Amino acid sequence: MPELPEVETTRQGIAPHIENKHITNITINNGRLRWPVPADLPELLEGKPLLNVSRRAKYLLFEFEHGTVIAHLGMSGSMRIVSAGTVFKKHDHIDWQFDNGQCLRYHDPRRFGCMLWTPDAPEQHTLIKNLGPEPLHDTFDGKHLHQKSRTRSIAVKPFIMNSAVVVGVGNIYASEALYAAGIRPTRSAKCITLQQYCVLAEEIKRILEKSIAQGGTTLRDFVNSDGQPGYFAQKLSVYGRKGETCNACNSTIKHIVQAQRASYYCPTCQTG
DNA sequence: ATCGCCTCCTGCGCGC
DNA sequence: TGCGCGCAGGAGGCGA
Repeated sequence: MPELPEVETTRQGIAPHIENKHITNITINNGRLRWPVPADLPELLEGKPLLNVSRRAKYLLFEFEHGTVIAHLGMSGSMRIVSAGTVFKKHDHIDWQFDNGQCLRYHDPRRFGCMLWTPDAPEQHTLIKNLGPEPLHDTFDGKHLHQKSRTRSIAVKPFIMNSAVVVGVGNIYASEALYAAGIRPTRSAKCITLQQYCVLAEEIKRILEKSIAQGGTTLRDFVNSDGQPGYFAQKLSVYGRKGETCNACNSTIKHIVQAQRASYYCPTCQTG
């Protein structure tokens, strides 16, 4: 499920229910995630107020006065607010119960996600410290991509998906942004011009912002229904459209595999 | 430093 | 209806 817009939608959906509330109880139903959930998480957090929920890349950061929980949703993870006492279903891993009767529930069938604790500043954590800029921040632009790519022979699509280059560009939006910028995903990163990277950076920002705004429209449902965000309602130009026709030129959308990930592009519109 | 490949895991849709 | 197969929105870690 989660690309950056889904993670941000999750953050916006859960934060108002749990920020500045005290944790009364933590239940680790199944702590086997990508890395084991620390067994002492209950004693670390019970009785403590959750100060803030923030986000860095696709990591959700739950800030307490004595440290931070770093959580990732992996490929299939989700977090929702449920009422205290809601029975666990399959793949519900962890509950944080708060003193207002709300409960933050972590669900992850494939268990590629994580929930870790650090007593230090989260930006110093090994998972965080080498990350590139946030795509929606002013420090990310075409100049940045151009400068980072000069020695890189790798194809531009896996290049922009590398979190050391820029965070939050997942497999779907990498294909979508390259389509919008008219750039072939197989083109070597160092061969893309500054001008092309400026267009690409702007398209990455535009697509992520639009997607976050759409996620926001499902925010109300997010809390009380089955937790399905508006992912599938989004209009995608190329992703998953192998064999279908390009909206702009009627050419047939191509599907290839790059770095073990599916890529989609229009052979006519993406010649840059 | 850079790159390609492998891995973790479950669920689903497809073809037979 | 059942089964086997391939594929899935992430990303750390490895060897070369």
